[in-house]
Amino acid sequence: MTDTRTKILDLAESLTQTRGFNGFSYIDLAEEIGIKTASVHYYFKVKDDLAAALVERVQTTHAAGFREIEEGTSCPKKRLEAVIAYFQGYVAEAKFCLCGMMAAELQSVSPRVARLVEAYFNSFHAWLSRQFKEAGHKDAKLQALGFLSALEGSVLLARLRRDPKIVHDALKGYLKA
Amino acid sequence: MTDTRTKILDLAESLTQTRGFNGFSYIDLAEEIGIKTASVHYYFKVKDDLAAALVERVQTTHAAGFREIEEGTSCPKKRLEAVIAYFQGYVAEAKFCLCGMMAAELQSVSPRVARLVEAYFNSFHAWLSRQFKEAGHKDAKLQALGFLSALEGSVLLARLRRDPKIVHDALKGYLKA
DNA sequence: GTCTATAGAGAGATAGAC
DNA sequence: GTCTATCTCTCTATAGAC
Repeated sequence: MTDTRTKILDLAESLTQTRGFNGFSYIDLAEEIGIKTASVHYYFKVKDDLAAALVERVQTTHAAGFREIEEGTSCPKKRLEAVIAYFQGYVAEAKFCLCGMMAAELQSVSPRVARLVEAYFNSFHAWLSRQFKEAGHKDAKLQALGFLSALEGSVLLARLRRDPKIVHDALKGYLKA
Repeated sequence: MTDTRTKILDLAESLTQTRGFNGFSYIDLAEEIGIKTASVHYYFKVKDDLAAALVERVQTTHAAGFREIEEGTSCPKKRLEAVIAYFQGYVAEAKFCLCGMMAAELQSVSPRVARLVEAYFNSFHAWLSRQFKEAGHKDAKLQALGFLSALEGSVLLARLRRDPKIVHDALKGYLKA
């Protein structure tokens, strides 16, 4: 009994993560959900509005997820493990990170969406930096940058090889000590 | 005086790296080069042929580049620096890695192209593993996986922030010792 | 090898009825 | 809020002349 708007966002998110934002159309959304394209336009007047809504929703969802992880475990390295497990979930579904995808297709999205994607990664980087700082690293920001880079890249490679374990392997170096 | 086929490949490569393979059309290619779309179809009958040709050309080019690097410097860590510098060149042009882009848009390319992309990353990983082995690492394959992941991810982030230095920062950990 | 011309499908988007 | 209907444009692709 999820509402239409949520159904659209869910499906659009999934299609963006698999085919890319330019890899699906309003017809794909309408047909799968069982509505007409005019109805999709009712919720998202132009496709760019849909892109913006997708990034904003992921930003919100992940911010809440980070808070949950912080409350659930006190060990910063265990928190990083939780993040890894979450992104391995993408690989298991043959998906890439939504904002990573938008970042890849950067020149084909509007400046407005590009700014939202930038904001997402800034928040993510800041959160990771806090974890490395808590873990006692002097170069926490640099560690966080390396972790975030390897996370995005490894999800790409892991999906290509259909092996979620690759994400964990690629990030092993950041978990010891 | 480059031939038409090369002009098409050069432009298609650049457009794939900036907008994604689904982010441009035969019209974009034809107009920029100053020919008609029918001529593009003469060289690449269907768009999937173009995708395959792009990945195969990058595979060949990079294989030659790796050989050059090996001949040019005997220090494996210096070789990795050369790779980093090369990928920073992408960021300076606001581009992503071509095969990284194809890997992102994986579900929208043919199985044939997906296999070529996989082969590209397998070769890249194998070459990196040799460098880490030469540098005396026992876990060379794992190091290479971390390096490759961070390389791809950092190019994504560096372009987003318009700062090529980010690639080097993200990979610092792999260069010392 | 490049062109004109065009087919045929699919895209994003809108007006207006219900 | 969802629909029918439609507009306009763009896309991939092909046939056939030059």
